[in-house]
Amino acid sequence: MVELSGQPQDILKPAGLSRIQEKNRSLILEAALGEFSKKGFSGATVEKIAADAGMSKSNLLYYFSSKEAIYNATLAHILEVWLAPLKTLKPDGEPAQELAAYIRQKIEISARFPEASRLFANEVIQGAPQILPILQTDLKRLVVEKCKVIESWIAAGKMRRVDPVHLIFTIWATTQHYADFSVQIMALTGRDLSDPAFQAETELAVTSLILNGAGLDWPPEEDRTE
Amino acid sequence: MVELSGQPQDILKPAGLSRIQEKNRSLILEAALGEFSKKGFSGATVEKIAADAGMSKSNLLYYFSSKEAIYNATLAHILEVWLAPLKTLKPDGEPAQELAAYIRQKIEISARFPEASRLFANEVIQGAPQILPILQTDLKRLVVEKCKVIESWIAAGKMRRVDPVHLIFTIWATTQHYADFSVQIMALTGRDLSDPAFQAETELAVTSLILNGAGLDWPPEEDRTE
DNA sequence: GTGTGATTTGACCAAATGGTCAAGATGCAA
DNA sequence: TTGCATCTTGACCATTTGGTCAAATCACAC
Repeated sequence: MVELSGQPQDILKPAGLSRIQEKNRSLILEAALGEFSKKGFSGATVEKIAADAGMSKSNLLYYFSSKEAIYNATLAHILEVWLAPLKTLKPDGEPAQELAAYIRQKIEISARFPEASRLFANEVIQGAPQILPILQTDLKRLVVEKCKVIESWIAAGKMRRVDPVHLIFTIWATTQHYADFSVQIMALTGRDLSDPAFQAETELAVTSLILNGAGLDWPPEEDRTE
Repeated sequence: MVELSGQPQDILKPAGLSRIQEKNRSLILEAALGEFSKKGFSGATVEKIAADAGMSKSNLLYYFSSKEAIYNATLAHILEVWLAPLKTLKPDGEPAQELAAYIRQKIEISARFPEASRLFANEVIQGAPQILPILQTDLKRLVVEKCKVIESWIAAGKMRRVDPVHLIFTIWATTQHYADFSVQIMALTGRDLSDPAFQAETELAVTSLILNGAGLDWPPEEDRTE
């Protein structure tokens, strides 16, 4: 028994995917994100994920060989979206504009994909058992690179001297906080990022705090109305 | 069978606790904090907690009637420590000093009790099923009160106009981030808050970012060396 | 020391759950 | 239509796990 094209793959999707496979994998990953982000890895059940995806548990296990495989696929699926914004920091831009754009993107993502944020937070809080290697290689490389960008801005006298890595951590912490702790935010303010007005207010508050903290003018002089 | 003093209580400890009870409850809560923070509620097992506490599962269930009871007791146990720093914000102090002191305390707690931070984060991320009522009442009251303090500083022209609640969220987010995401911090910097030098560096970076962002002078003029 | 209640434990149970498997249903190319 | 591979599922299994219980042990007041 050769079984060349039989079992669908777990994480990689090597091009050859039937329409049905494409659709079902997508349904599963969507359901899995909801469950894993809500209950954590241990709290989520394969049965519930399958039900949410509209299929039997057996069928789900036909597409992913184990619960852990679903989890890893889900993580892989969101990781790219998650790290994308940082890549857009351009050295030749003005620091205020660049950082503001970065913060805006991070908040936008927190607003649009809060479940992904919570899944990521869960994973890291519990020791990043699955994605630690990625943090140590890809993310580390990216952060080092962007720290140099910030350093260059500082060296050029364009912004106050701040530790770049702490600046990045602060941006991550604040922007993700609004997604991860949205229940607490809601309990305290009655609103969260799903409210566009609250999102705008948050973006302004966070951006102006951090940018001014970094010695940058924000909002830009010409934009101010009052 | 009256059983007046038989079963120890779950959450409340109504004074009357034998030496043995005191000690065992304490051992259990310590072990439970370790497990729950590491694995989450579902991932933790009563058996493992009992083993860590040096007793049998049956014995643990003699002290706490259920896994959920242990969890709630653990949460209650850390909650006070968790919320204490905010209470120290004094309206009559100077905003820079008060906020700096608050941030210092929060970071200190993140450094000393990272597991408590992660447990709290886990609970809130998953919807705060146990402590939502507390967030909505006690914490809300406290936050409203402290927002007024910040408002008064703004009204007195002592600091820039910032949304108080977002300022508080930013402080929570940044300080807790270093505990909750310590694995990621370690992966990226090779250090975390358990290193006193890193703690000092973090405190300076976070405090100066946020305070300057709020239009406050930090570090204070007279303290600067360079 | 003795007795009584507090403490401790191993044996045990029922439910939940991840995963297997063989059989059936379905889609599709010839 | 036919044949084959893909897809789907219910029945089933082994393990884990939260929790119960009766019996044994221990602490200590008298």
